[in-house]
Amino acid sequence: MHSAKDPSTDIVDTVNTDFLRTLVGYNARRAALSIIEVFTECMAVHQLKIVEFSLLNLVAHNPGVTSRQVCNSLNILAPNLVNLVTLLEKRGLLVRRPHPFDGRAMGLYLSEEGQALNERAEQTVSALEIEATSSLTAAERKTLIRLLQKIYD
Amino acid sequence: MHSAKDPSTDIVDTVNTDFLRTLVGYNARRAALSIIEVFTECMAVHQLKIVEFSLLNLVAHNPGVTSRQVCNSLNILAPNLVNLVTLLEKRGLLVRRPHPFDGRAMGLYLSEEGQALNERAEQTVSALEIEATSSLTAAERKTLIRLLQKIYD
DNA sequence: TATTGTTATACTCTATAACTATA
DNA sequence: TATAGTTATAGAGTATAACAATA
Repeated sequence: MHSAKDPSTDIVDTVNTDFLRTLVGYNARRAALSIIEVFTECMAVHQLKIVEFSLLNLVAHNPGVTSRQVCNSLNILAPNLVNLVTLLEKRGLLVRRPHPFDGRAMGLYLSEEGQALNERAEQTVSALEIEATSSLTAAERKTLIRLLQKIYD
Repeated sequence: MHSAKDPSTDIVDTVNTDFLRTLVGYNARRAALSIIEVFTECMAVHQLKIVEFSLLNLVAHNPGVTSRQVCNSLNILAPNLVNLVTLLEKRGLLVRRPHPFDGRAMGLYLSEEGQALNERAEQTVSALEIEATSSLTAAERKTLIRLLQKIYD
């Protein structure tokens, strides 16, 4: 290995990334980006960004969920959620309704179109999940998810 | 479950994220963000962003590596690498030197200070790696990394 | 003609401060 | 006094197009 004071020149044949590859964070990020790339394309068919699908899906399974609860669940900051909700509402997929007894809060609900879209998107996502992780066996996929959840739960 | 045409109001006690949690991409992203948060703090001690550490570390282990090779290895776009390299060069950590026989390319090298900083940062990172994944056994960590690499390799 | 590095720039994502109305 | 939702805005990260020098 040469220092800067030793002005020789080297040619790197294949790049060595051994150290970075010993890090869970590095590998998790690389894997996430790899999968997200595939998901982004396929969600575009439904005209949904990934975060929009997450929101749609969360509301589908939690009718009446508040913005604050969505923010906590998806790790989104409140100001950044507003436009997402507004956009889905304008598309007629989602509605805001006053919370039953907390005058500050709004409950989120899907319209029938929203529910229909979510069901279609869920099917796409489930199929895609298998494809995007086709290098894993079913058992490996299960193990991987369990270990990842141990980290962030 | 209520539709938008059925204007009732619901209260969500605990948010159900079961569907999203069946997805490798969702879990990988959540885990990556969780770890990156810890790493960002600890790298700040060395005044390094995570991507800057990745660059420093890659050059440390691959003296003479070209910008293009770095871009391919770290999945960075060329225009976005330029400022990173320039910044580390201004800090006296890294130097650009002409490629031995390709007049277009520049080889990247670390100065002695750059090497020293990388060694200190590697120690921090290695210690941090254990801490950030303390919920995993050594065997689980090894399995997790192997499975993640199967996805993006 | 294709590639490396670069510049300029646009777009998206994320983060912060401050406001309102309600609790 | 604190919280939910909102607005405006700033900052970071990521992307595309075009150029000069070299292959």
